[in-house]
Amino acid sequence: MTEIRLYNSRLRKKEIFAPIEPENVRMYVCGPTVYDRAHLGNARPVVVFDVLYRLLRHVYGAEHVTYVRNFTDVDDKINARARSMQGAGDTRPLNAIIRALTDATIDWYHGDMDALGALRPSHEPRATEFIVQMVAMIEGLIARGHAYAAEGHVLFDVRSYPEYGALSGRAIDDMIAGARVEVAPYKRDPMDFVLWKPSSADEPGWDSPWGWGRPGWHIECSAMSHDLLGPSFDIHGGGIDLQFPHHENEIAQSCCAHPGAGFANFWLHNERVQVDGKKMSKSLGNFFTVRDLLDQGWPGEVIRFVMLSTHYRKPMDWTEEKARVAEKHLGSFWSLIRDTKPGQVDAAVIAALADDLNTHQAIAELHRLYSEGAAACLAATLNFLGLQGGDRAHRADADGAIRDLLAQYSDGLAKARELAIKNKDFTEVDRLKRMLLDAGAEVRMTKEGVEVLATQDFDPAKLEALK
RNA sequence: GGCGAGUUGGCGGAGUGGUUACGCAGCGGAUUGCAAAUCCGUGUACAGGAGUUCGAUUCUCCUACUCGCCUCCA
Repeated sequence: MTEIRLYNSRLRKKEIFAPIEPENVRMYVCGPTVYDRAHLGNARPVVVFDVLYRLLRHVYGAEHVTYVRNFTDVDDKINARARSMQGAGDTRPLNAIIRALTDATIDWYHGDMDALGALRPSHEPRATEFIVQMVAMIEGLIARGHAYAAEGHVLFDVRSYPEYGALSGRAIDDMIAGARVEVAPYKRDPMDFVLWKPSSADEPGWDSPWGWGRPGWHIECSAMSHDLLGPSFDIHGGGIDLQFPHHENEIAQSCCAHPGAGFANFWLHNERVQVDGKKMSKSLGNFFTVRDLLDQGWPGEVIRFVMLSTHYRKPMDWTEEKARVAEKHLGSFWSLIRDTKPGQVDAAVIAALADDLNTHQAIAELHRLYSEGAAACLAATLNFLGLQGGDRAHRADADGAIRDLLAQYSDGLAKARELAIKNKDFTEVDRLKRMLLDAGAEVRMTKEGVEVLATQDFDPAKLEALK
């Protein structure tokens, strides 16, 4: 069996991955808060952990891997967005707006991530469907002396958990010295974080032992991972920016609620997406969405390829130059595998991924397969990596009418060229070629003959108009 | 202020205690009516300093710089 090695940020080193139960490998990844289109930064963990999911399925068998990624559909950002919609004239009740907003955002998210070639996880729980489990977990934490109720809130007592700060390598006192934590009168310690907080009458809320309210941000992941994967599981993933405080708080909650279980064995964190060397973030306003890029005409596979060309633990700069290069490579690969039946997935690619998801090395192997002309292997491997190109690569083949049409033109062009070589007059050849290029076709002329192919921009109507 | 990550050839970007990354661009050539595409050839880089070592880009320490987290953000 392939030995997988992963960098465990909990221990800050690469470790051999050994699942708790090889017949049920379990992974939890923090998903999006659903109030807006996913931006490119949201997409990176999706692609990174999709590659890991595919690798795990390959090694342990597709039916032996459970992958959970949540939707955070209760959150103050969502409430704020809904209120601003009310302010803009939306007359529906706040909760109706929120339901519509979160539903729509989840649909967008699915569409955009599907376009990036990401497989759907085994479970995609919505936080609001797990309130009962969250309340139960909070009650347990209070009973064990790790949390306390105060003024309608329930707070986690960080001083009750000596390991607090271990994941991110921080000491509580150092963080307080940073003096940027919210100090609320009802907190015993400034670092204590909210498990439950009161809601106003029109805000989303649920009855609880502490009154009408809603959960804090962190408890949902602890409750959902426990419910769907059990008290201990193999991999917990997410963006590096979630390491603190979110993951630190998850560990504190889960380990205190289920002492001895261990929670997640491996913690994996992907680095951020940058734009021009700066972090991409909503507060800086330099972000763009996956949908923006798709609408600009970049195929999802190109975005995915660019993502995979940088190792997940390094910051990735998005540039159009990279996208152009990626598109060129994929175009070459796809043209080689046209009409090819996929064979075996390349072993060197699996080995590269097994070494802490060295996707860049995997791409280097794709170039090797391409230069070797190993079409069947390349096809299978591209498919495995989620870079199969969908219908685009096969458009000319899929559409017989287009193929027949272009065959006519290629015959005509070949005849004209034959004549031109004799007469030394290429004006007609150049005119035909120009016309085909303008209509989005690709023209290849070699000694052997003329070949006309449809690119994804090919437009038969345009060709007719130019005739 | 605390914590962490990084600094590789023109560019992107892996990796390694001593031997070619890979890709893009460039250059030279083949081929071509011209192009495109393709093919062949071509690049000896690892922030600076000190140390360990027979030998360091790779290990250790220091310095500089960049970036991130500590506050909503993936």
